[in-house]
Amino acid sequence: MADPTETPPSLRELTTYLLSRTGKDARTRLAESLAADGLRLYHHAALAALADLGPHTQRELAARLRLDPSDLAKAADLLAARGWIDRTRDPADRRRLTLTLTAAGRTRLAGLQAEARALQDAFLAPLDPAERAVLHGLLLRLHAGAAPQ
Amino acid sequence: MADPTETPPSLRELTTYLLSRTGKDARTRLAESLAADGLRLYHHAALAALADLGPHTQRELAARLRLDPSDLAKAADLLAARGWIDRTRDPADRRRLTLTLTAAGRTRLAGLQAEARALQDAFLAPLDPAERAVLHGLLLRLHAGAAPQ
DNA sequence: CAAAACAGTGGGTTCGCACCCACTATAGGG
DNA sequence: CCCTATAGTGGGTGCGAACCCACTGTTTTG
Repeated sequence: MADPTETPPSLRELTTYLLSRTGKDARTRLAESLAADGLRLYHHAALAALADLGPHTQRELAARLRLDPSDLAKAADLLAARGWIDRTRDPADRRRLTLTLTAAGRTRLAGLQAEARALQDAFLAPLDPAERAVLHGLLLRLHAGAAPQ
Repeated sequence: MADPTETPPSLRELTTYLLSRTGKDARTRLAESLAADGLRLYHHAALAALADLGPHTQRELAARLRLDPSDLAKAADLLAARGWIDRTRDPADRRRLTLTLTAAGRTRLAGLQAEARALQDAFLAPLDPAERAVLHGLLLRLHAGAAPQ
């Protein structure tokens, strides 16, 4: 009855292994859903940051998303081309471009969030709502602890 | 007091986002520790599978680790070169190579497990032992639910 | 015993991610 | 003003993951 794809017990015992594996699965599913529209995870993240925290310059947004400023510029190209953000030259410092979410961007973000939630519901299906809340809380603390670098 | 690297709240609300991000952090740390010895995560996984579940043919091991058989062949090259596995031609079916852990391989695996546990202790530092156990249990169930594909 | 199937392997490709540099336009300090 | 620093950008690089094909040797099947 040995499942030929069973994970070796000594790996299953490592919480970090499970975290890495389930996290990768989750990431892959999110990425696939976005890829259908030619988007990457950081496009979603960029829209979310602009919606939650207001306009950013490109450098600010790059720092927040831990992206290279050069890579963020390319991402912003796409978001602007789709009409989801405005890129306006800061009159006070004409080197800076201020990125602002448009109404269309807000709408698209709502759609992306809905897709992400639907995927999440499927992914977390083995857990009941209380367990999901516990998991979320624990991950939040790990996230806060690990993020500082 | 707005932290310029704070994660946007609407992403922090997504459990799958947190899972993906913390999982990636955990994976990166494990990978870096292995890289110091020229190893990848799948080398550790291969040794663990052979230790826990006994000898495998290359195809069996590739299926278990969800690796391409061609890639597993390259990984097995390295493990054999370091003396951690034996590759013996199966006399009953001379197409097959049976991979078996050597004593040296078992020793190396013990070292890798110890390193992984040490990293894990650091990574899970924000959680107390009871919380770690809860997290582990929840992830195990997600892992079991997600693995079937 | 010929044909089809299969194990392993060498040599690729593609893709996403993370960098990095050179260059421009602009700002700001002495 | 000149000099240095900074914002954005175009065009790269290197790496690892994942995949894929062609080929050899071996087994199985009709």
